[in-house]
Parts: sequence; structure tokens; C-alpha cells
Amino acid sequence: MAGRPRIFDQEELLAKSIALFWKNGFEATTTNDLLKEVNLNKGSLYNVFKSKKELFKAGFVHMEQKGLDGLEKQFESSKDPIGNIKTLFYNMVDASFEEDCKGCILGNSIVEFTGKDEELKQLAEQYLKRFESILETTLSNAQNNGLIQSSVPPALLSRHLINFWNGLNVTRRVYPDKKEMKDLIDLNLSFI
Amino acid sequence: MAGRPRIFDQEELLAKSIALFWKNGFEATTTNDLLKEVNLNKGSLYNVFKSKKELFKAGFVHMEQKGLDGLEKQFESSKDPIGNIKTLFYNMVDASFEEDCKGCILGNSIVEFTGKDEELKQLAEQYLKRFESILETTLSNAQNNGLIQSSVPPALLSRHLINFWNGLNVTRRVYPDKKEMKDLIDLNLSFI
DNA sequence: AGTCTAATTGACTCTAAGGTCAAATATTAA
DNA sequence: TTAATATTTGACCTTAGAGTCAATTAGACT
Repeated sequence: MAGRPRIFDQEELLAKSIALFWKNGFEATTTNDLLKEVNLNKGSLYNVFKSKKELFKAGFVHMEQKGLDGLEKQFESSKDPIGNIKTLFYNMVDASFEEDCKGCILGNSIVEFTGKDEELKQLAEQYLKRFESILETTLSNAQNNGLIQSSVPPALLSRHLINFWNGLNVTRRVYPDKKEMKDLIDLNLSFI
Repeated sequence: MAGRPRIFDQEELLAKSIALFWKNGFEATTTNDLLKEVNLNKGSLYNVFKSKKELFKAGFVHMEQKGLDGLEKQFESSKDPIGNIKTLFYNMVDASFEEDCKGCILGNSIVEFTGKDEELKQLAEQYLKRFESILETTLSNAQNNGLIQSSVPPALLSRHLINFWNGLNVTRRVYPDKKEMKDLIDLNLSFI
């Protein structure tokens, strides 16, 4: 054991890498881009991840796991989970232009990988489904607790929210106008 | 003038090319893929289009112009334009799995090109906006003619439809179930 | 038939990107 | 100190894709 110590922090490496993948997409992100971003040399990176794809997978899982775990905990312990869900969408209105353009890495990945890389597509699919599942549970509980009027089944409501999410992450890149976005969100959240 | 005659049909060339771009995306479509598809040699193709990008642009414009012109005419001359709009969405339910996976080339292009190729992004943007504009006009007329109850402004309704369209073209790649798709469409078209 | 013109062919070039590897280096344990 | 071990470094390899070009070919016009 022992040996020369690593010069990088694994968490930070994953976070920086996936941020770049998110911004540029998988194919359009070159290994050199990544190396510059994480300040490492080729050999070092390839010593840890055997390929660009493995790095992507690790970063993706790291990010989504963390994000969705956090979301789940937030909703479970909240007194106003419906408000939290709504905030998820209204937050987009105030996002910077940079954020507008990135979209959501789940949707981006589904678009980039369908028909090209089944494994990566399924990875994105898996986390999109978990996202939906968290929403569905939250909506279902809210209905039981009378926090919500809607008689629409939670399964359909959550599917709608996921779909609205996917749409908005494309649409906002073309129509970043805040007022218009807010109206669109109002309309689509009128179901809950 | 005169000279050796061309061995290909321009319309067919554009149609086949853009179909491949649509299926695989711009970057992931190689010149060799294209050549095989249109049954041409490199020099011939490059004799007409000076680059892969020019070919994409020509094919894209050809397809969208034709498609949106057709849509506009259909809506203008229809006695049930609202029914026609709805059909646009319900048709997706019965689309083949192949179609499910392709999504919409407008949304795909917005995702692929934002931050990478401003010109191509704007091309997609332009036609998405025309799509929206056709919907808006149709909805506006429908309101004036009493074909529609909704008091929601046509601008917002059409924005919603565009956004729903963008979403569904991502979502259906993950959730192709017909019953679920139909319910989702019912819900989102309940505004009109 | 012969000339002119424009399209065809496919081998070739160039570049960039993903990935490899042997030598150098930094730590721990003995 | 030194041996053992794991990491770092960056030059190098390989491949694949976009684009080029000189020679060839097929009609049109005289």
C-alpha cells in the first residue's frame, strides 16, 4: 500500500467534470477540456477512470444521487411540500442566462443518448424516473393530507410535472422572458 | 452551360439527409453515413454543399418550410382547426417506437446547438417560433369564432402548446406507454 | 465527330480527439 | 536509508472524420 498521494479531491473532480458535461454535452466535451477544468494531466485522469464515459457515469451518479436525495429529504420533512415543488419551477424564472442555456442534464442526456448509447440513456432514464417517483409520493401524501384539491391521480400529476420540466428546460432556451415564463408556470401548476 | 448531368434528385437528397440528421443528430451523423444514405460519393456531395453544415441547413429549411407551410394551409382552410391541433398531439400516441426515439428536430437542435453553434440554434429557434405563431393565429381565430371557450390569451395558450410539444418529445422516449401518453395529452389539452 | 462544360470518382490530406505507456516522483513502512 | 507502492507527467500512438483535388466521364451544342 502507500505510494504517492493523489493531488486531487475526488468529489471536486466529479463535480467539476459533470458540470462541464452538463454545459457542453458528452460528445462535445473533449478530454482536454476536462483536464484543463480539473487541472490534471491525461495519465492521472485515466489512472482513475478508464474512459471518458466512466468519468461521465461517475459524475452523473454522484450529482443526481446527491440532488435527488436532498430533494426527497426536503419534501419529506416539509410542512409545505407543494410549495416546494412549485418553487422548483419558479426558481427557473430567476435563473441566469447561463443556466437557461444548459437545460437539465437528464433531458439533455435523453436527447443526446437515445439511439446512440443505451447504457447512458438508461442512466438518465433511471434518475428521471426517480425524480418522478419523488414527486408522485409527495403529491399522493398531499392529497391524503388535504393539502391539495385536485382529483387528478398523483401518477398523472407527477407525469405532467416531469413532462413540464422537460419542456421548460428546452423552451426557456428560446424564450427566456421572465414574465412569459411565469405565466406559463402558473398555467401548468394550476393543476395542483 | 450543359455538362455532365447530375445523378441525384435535389429534393430527395435533402429529404434523406435531414432524415438522417434528425435520427442521429448533427455531430453524430458522419459524412460517410450521409453518403451511404444518399448513394453518392464524397466529391459529388461536396460539389453541391460546401460543408456538412451547409447540407444540414439546406435540409432543415427544406423540411421545416414545407412542413409548416402545410400546417398553416391546413389550419387556415379547416372547419375544425382546434381538432387539427389536437390531432397533432394525439398522433404521437400511435407513432412507432422509431418515431418515439427521434423526438422533434426543432427541440433536438435547440438542445444540441445552444452554446455550440449559434447560427444553427437560431435556425431551429426561427422555425419553432413560426410553429408557435401558426398556433397562436389559429387559437386567436378560434376564440373570435367561438370555437373555443378558454379565456386564456392565445399567446399563452400557444406558448403552452409549444412547451408541451417540446416536453412530450423528450418524455415519450422514456415513457412510450400509449395509455399514459393519452392521459397526459388529455390533461394538457384541457385548456383549449 | 469534336469541343465545351459540369458532375463524378475515390484516393489522399489534415486535424483533432481518445487513449497508452515508460520514466520520474512522492509517500509509507521497515 | 532504502525498498515497495501508487501517482504523476506528457510525449506518443491510433483512429476516424471532415474536407480536397486531379483525373475521368457523360451529356449538349455546333
